[in-house]
Amino acid sequence: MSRPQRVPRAELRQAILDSARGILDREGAPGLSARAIAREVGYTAASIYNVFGSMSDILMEVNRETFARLEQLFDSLPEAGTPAARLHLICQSYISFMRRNPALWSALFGGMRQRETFPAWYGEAVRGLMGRLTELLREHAPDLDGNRAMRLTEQLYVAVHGAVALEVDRRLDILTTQSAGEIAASVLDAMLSRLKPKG
Amino acid sequence: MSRPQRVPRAELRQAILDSARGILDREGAPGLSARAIAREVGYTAASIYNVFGSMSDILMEVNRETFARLEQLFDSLPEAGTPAARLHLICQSYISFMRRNPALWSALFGGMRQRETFPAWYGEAVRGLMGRLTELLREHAPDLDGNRAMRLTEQLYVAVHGAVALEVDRRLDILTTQSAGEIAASVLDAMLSRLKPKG
DNA sequence: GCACCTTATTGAACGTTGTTCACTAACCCT
DNA sequence: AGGGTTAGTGAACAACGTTCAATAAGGTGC
Repeated sequence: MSRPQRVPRAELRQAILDSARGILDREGAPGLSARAIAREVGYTAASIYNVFGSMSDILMEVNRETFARLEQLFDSLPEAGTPAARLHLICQSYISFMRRNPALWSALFGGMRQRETFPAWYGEAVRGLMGRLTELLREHAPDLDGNRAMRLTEQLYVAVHGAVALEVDRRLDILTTQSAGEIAASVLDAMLSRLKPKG
Repeated sequence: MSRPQRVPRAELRQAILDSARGILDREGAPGLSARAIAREVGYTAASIYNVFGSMSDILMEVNRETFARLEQLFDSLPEAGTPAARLHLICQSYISFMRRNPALWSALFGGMRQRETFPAWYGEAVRGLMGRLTELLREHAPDLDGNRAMRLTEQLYVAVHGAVALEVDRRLDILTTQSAGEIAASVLDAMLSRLKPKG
């Protein structure tokens, strides 16, 4: 193997992450391997381990980027309309993003097998996403207790997670003819209708 | 390797499945391998392939048994109480079963990586489980259209799936301090309250 | 009871995977 | 130019699912 040019560490690091994301996009999780990444960035598999401690670490960094993209996505949504409508829009955007990037999503939550502990920023990232939903929920029902709004948000997120998890793995159609989007919309409606009777 | 006694095919087949289920129980999905099963049943890995076409086929048969156990579980529940109470009970039993058998559950829905098509009986098994819920839903709200009841059931199942999927992989606590049971109960309540206002 | 045939079982192999490690080549600094 | 530090490599390990030619055992026909 001809040795590649020496390159700043940070650059190689990013090249590895870009390659990993690309492979996930193109071939899905099963195609992602240390050797595959190495081939793409022009190094050998062992070199990957000079930059990252493990394959799982690479996935985690990809996930960090995915969370950032999701936050961007949420923030780029139009701020017009009723809070309920905006909640629906966020849910559909989330689902649509995951549909477009199934492997990225699998990495997010189905990632590495039973990993002992998740990094702290993981929870913060999800809470960051959910915070936007909680805000809208309280806007929709102003007299809603903050803690209860958070719990409702979490329930919504978990329910949507179920739909996306099944759809991404092409298992949703075993259960139902409904799409993840339809399911999410219905669950959200059920929750909202309870807060504001006859909204 | 000393050759084992010749044994009726069906017996070996069942021994393999029992061993597979046992390994899943004891060591979880990562411990399940052709060689591990072979070691337990006193054969070599190659022999497993005289009985089953692939590891995935073995998992599928384990799943068939798991579905059967779930149906039994549902049918063994007391038939007393309001339909709403019985719906809650079924959900909690489902969750509790999955909590006790996390690896069996992972095999059910997280099983083998992107399997092209699922066997036909898979959908039937899930529909069988959901049918019991749909019945109760219609009992709870007698003037509920059959098709709509089915769609609601599917939404409920998917939402509960989300909670269990996260909890089984120890990821639920990243999102929330609520348990899968609490989330399922809340979602179910939200659905029910919509059907029978002030029920 | 012996030979034959069929079937079950095996060991070894292939190609993968993540990961480690001693070695070496490239760069930086004096 | 020479020495030291770092980065990259090839080869190896243990595991995985899976395949296959060779072999041992069982049942059958004579």
